[in-house]
Amino acid sequence: MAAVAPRRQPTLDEVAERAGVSRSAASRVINNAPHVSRATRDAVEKAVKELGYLPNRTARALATRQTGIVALAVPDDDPQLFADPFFAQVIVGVSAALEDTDLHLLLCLASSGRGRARLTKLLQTRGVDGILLVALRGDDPLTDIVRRAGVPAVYGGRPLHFEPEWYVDSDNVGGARLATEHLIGLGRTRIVSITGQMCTEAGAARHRGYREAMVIAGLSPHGTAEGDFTEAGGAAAMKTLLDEHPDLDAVFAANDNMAAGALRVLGGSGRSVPGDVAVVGFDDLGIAERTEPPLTTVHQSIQGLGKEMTRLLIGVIAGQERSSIILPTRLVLRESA
Amino acid sequence: MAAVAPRRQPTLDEVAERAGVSRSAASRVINNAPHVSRATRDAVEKAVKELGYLPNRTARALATRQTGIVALAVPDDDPQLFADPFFAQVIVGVSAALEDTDLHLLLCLASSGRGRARLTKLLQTRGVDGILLVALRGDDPLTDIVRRAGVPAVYGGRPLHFEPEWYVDSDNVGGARLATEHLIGLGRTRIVSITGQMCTEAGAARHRGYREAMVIAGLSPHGTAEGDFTEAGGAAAMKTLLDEHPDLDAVFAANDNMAAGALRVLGGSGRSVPGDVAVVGFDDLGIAERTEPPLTTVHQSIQGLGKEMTRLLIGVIAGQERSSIILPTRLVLRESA
DNA sequence: ACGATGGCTGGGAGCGCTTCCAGCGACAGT
DNA sequence: ACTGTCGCTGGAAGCGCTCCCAGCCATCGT
Repeated sequence: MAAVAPRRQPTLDEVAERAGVSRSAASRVINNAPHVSRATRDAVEKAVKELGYLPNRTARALATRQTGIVALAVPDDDPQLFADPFFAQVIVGVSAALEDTDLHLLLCLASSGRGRARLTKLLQTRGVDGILLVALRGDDPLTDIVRRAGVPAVYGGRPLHFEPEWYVDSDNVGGARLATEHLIGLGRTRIVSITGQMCTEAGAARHRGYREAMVIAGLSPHGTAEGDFTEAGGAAAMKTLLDEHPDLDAVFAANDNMAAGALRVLGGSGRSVPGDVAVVGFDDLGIAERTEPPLTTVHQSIQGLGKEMTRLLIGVIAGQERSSIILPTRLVLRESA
Repeated sequence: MAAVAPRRQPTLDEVAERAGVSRSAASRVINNAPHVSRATRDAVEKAVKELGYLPNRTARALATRQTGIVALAVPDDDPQLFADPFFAQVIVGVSAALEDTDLHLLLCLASSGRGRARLTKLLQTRGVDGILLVALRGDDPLTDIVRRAGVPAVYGGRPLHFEPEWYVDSDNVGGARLATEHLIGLGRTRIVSITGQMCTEAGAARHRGYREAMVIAGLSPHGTAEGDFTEAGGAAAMKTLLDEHPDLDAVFAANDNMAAGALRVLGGSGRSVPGDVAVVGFDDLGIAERTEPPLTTVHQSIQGLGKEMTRLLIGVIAGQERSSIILPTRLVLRESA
């Protein structure tokens, strides 16, 4: 069994003394900087091992002005919303990217005024090296707070009406086109669109992709209803569309939740899927496999999003010249279309 | 509009100089320590405001030997498992408790060897003031790592075969008794139990509660099958029990997932719930409301768990004499029993 | 033989804060 | 007048690290 935790961690000075070298020399070895002789290196390494030395994070942070911590700010602390698997996926992605670095992840639930104040203070007191922001609405106060603090920031998804210097986003337009083209390829022509909130970038972009695909194919958009990315919203939108365009033969829903709602309503109206109406969704975050029938949808990797955001942020912190990233999406064929 | 972020944050020295006092005096004002005259206080506060001074977190941490950060270690980074709403709830609870402190939350996904190594290093390099551990199996290596590091630690739920110095746990035994007593009160006598893994404390405790209630009522346990806390496991256990005890009239499942599986199997076997068989679950984490019929279950507050763990940890870090906590559970009546 | 190079070294000055402590004047008690 | 208290003060020594820089010795070219 290893020794019990020492009361006090040894310091670099102690290591240096034991190794019979100066503190600077010891430091050089620890950081394996150049200009260290073989003998010095060996002596220091021996002392380190014997003492069980590990550099104090805080002291190093003070000297280097780098905390080794990146924050992930989540604009919602409503348990329901944070419980969305989306965030868990982002976190897993971020963690994966952090895995082979010395950086750690600080999680900030910052929706309430209180939470935001805490975050502001954290940034201004140089508590973190950079920050990751996801799922922001265009007018979220976080945008401003972060800009003011002058801390490197990477956005996941673009807020509407604001193009951050660095962001990672899924190819929403491309994905929506893919979905719509698939429906067109199936021979459908009376394709309607259930959109997300048009006041979000994703909502707007996915609808744009749908329209582009229609126009390119020489079709005119057959009908559109705005949902809110929830299943209930999707169901309501589907009802409206069914009233206005009873002849519709396909629907593109801007996410899977809404597609699930649409599926339910279509079933209720006696239409078969994909027989009478083909349906495709967007996201592929689990529910798509559990609908009846399973949903053909556009897959975007949220873990990938988190991972790329983190890599980008690390680059930015390191002062590298980096540019934003658009992540590809792909169509996943199941039974609904 | 407010000024742009200053290139460099002002330091305490600058504040002191501007206020015409010594750095110690300024520090005393900032930390509102005693022995500060009215004049000094005013002068410093004025300077602070004018300069927009905020103390540097890292420097303070080095001087006080307190990082102002607590870690939450999650033993699973499998996206599927971390996506469990359980963790989101814990995080929300923890965040709530942290809200009116100066502490921040560091999230560590520490299941892989790599993740564990990172955590070990974080603890040993004095990167955090304390750590919160949830959902540990008895033999999880984290237990050891944490003990060795000698960092204040609070457990959420007790690992089997190991009673941590500080933990917060739901009253699993009490909750299971409540559930079972309810079934008994309904006049059921042939009550079976679907357990979770008996190698977890929660699994064992909930089964114990069931048995105690049966014994107290003068009934003998009518049958037991071990599940694994998943819906599929619950379904399998239910099948087994139906084979062995076709006359059963009630089932206590150690969590809602398994209860949902049991419900499905019971429906498939032509039995009505709660008519032929009454079912009660445990957890009340969302699914319970969405089963058919909605599930009567034992409610435990996971947010409350996170909150209490955090409060306890803060106390322990502050050096207070604190003891572990058992959180009450309560029965939520829906339609399945 | 000479200076020029160049790897290695330790001293020391930070990083920005807290906190101990000696010292100060003012004021009360004798 | 002298001592003792007491509230307040600034100097200075940390906290544990990084990193610049002047200085040292060998080696090299001429």
